[in-house]
Amino acid sequence: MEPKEFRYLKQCFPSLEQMLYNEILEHGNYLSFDSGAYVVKQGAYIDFLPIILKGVIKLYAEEDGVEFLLYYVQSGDSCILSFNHLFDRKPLQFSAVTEEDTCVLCLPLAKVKEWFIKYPSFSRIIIKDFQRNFEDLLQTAKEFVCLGIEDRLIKYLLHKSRLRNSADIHLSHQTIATDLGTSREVISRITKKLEKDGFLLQHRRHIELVEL
Amino acid sequence: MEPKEFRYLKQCFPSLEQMLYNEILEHGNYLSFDSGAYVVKQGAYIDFLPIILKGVIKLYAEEDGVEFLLYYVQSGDSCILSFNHLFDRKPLQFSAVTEEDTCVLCLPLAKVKEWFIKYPSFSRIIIKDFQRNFEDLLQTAKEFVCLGIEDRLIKYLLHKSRLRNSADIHLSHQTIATDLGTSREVISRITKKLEKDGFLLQHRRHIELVEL
DNA sequence: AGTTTTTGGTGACGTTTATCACCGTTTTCA
DNA sequence: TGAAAACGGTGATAAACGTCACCAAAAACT
Repeated sequence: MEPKEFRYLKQCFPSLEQMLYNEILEHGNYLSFDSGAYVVKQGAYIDFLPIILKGVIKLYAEEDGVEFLLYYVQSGDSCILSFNHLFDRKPLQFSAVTEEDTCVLCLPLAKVKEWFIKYPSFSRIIIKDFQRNFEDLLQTAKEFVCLGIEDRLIKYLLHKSRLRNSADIHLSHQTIATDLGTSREVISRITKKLEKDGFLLQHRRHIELVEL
Repeated sequence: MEPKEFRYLKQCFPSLEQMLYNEILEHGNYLSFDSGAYVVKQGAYIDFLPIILKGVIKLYAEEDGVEFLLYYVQSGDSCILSFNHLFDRKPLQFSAVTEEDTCVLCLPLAKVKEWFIKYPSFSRIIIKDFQRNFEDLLQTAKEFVCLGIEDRLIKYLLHKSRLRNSADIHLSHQTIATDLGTSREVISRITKKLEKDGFLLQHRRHIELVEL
């Protein structure tokens, strides 16, 4: 493992048992992804637990040919990418795509099960992360039901802005449409309206949120 | 504890350590609910882990005045009602209503945390159940996005039918509408159409699915 | 028995959203 | 440099859905 990766590990999990660090060093596998890369694809079977050490990924679901964003997973707070394959061998029910350059630690499932019992700090992390994933998904589900596309777009833009800590969002209308599970024309019309409302400014492949 | 409740416990968790059974006997609290009762309400803080020993409950979310069904939790496969309050003190993000007479075992959170580390069989159950809850929620979210109301209604009716193992569903249009987060008129129109299509027969407060 | 509530049916209407068609501009790439 | 692809804009149209208004039958209640 690179020293850089060890630093990320320490940052993400500052208080693991020393023995667990050693085990992770021994059995963990590190992968680096450029922005926009698929980390895992819906339908695949994987035999490791992916943990985001640095970067951001978005989880996508696909159903009936429609793709849509579920929620984000990032290093720090909620960093574990998938659980549903943890104790049962099942195909993943979503895909994961990096939002920026991302460093992923992969732990073999057999070891994860072992450590889960052996190291309380480890099981605590998994459970806490699981909770956060569940909450994020629930929030998304609520928004699917209760919000129209305009409001969902606004939330999406604000989220992107917060994520990068910048008012400038470099995305095409098509990309946004895919994330929200709708079509480009719809996004074009709404951004146009939001521009007229003074909420944002449009440039080519670039939306600038206006400070309020 | 009643002998009946102990039987339910054994049925739900046939292979716990004997010591854990004893601890549950000592610290568990049993509640019985009639059909239609609220077990917990969204926004409440609870300091126990509710486990369905017998019966079925449905989880509801409420947002912007709209109520809608998330998924079912029942004794056996996925019986743990909530997780998001397990290690963090937060308000519940959904409500739980019984679908039939239901027996719930409540475990104090402090003990749950303790047992989670002490008994691998216990943590395994929690994790597995957590997984199932997540999967059910994800499935529901996908359906919110990809299916129209007609298809969601059909799935809903088939699910109800399977749940009770009967083609007769005793519900009013209003109840169904609330579950699906829509209005009664919409349900009335669709059931009418489905009746014409030969998918079901309508009676008062009672829908009969036609065998295909 | 008479009133109220619940249930279900239906027409009319407006909003939201998806889709199609077409256009001009910019970017990419061979 | 010239063709192809990506990007964004816009009008027309239709389907899906929520809402309002109103009605009649059945059930519950006093």
